[in-house]
Amino acid sequence: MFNDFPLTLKKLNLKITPKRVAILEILMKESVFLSPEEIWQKMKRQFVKIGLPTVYRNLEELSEGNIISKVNHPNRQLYYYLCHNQTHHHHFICLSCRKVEDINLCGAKEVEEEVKKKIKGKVLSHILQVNGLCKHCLKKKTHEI
Amino acid sequence: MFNDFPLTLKKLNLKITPKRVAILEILMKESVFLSPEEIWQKMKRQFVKIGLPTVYRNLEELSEGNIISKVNHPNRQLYYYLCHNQTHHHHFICLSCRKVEDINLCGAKEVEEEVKKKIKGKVLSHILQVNGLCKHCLKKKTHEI
DNA sequence: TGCATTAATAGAAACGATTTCTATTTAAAC
DNA sequence: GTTTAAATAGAAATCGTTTCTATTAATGCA
Repeated sequence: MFNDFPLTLKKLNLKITPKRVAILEILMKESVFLSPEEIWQKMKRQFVKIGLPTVYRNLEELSEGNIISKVNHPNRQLYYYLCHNQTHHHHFICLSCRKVEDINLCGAKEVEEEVKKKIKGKVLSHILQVNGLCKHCLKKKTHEI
Repeated sequence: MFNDFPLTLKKLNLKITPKRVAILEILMKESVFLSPEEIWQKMKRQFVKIGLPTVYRNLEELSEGNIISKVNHPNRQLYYYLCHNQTHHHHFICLSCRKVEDINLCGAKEVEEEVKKKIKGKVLSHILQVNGLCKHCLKKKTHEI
């Protein structure tokens, strides 16, 4: 899937524009989550004309299409990352270096079961995210967050 | 605990001001999450002089002290609620009527175990929240979110 | 290949939730 | 009471994010 960005975009009924592809390429290379502003800075190296709203818009569209994921950051700003793992799972994010690591465990099935049984409601989405410091950042003397 | 707000505030080393108590009383009465603005509107009924920044500041302090909880809302705005249940658990939030219901199940222990084992990092916090429609809102023809 | 259609974009501008700032007031300790 | 440090009001600023409009580009089809 992630070796063919044009196909990925086509499936989402999004036109294949150089900028969309570039955003995916940028996120593909990173093992850390990035802010729209940071992605924009990287885009400016490749494109003479590139607006920040374009970056915001595309990130939102790609996120809607479940190609990329949003981070729930304590500072409440937007961050995105592209996760190669296509099976359902969740993430550990390092608040210091921003590395995203998979958590191949999800109590979500049980939770959805419980929600259906007890709450009798409909689940639209769920968040399971662990925030902390990765092993490398843990070794450092100071942990800037 | 929640029958003695002054004591609760004292434990957090926060001065017992009428406005802090009022914020807790307002949240105590509600079964739904509220925005700072909404809480401010309710405060204005009781106080002639009451600034929105005061509401924001106090909500943040109370949240820091784990007396109240933040909602991770898809619209990325701030919402708070006071949960009576003191044991560790998580929540189902109805995106339509904003009702908060307890989920007495948390895969967090397993998750923390996995994080420690595999990721060897330090967990600072975690989010487990289920978003959806409660049984009452599910019955309605239209679901305004 | 060229044309028509529709989506995507740039750039400027607006937006608005949240935070900051400073002078004033208030809680609490003694 | 007096003192001290925290809390507050009110105005203002901040700044991440979104909206708006004219222009450009991608796509589908002749």
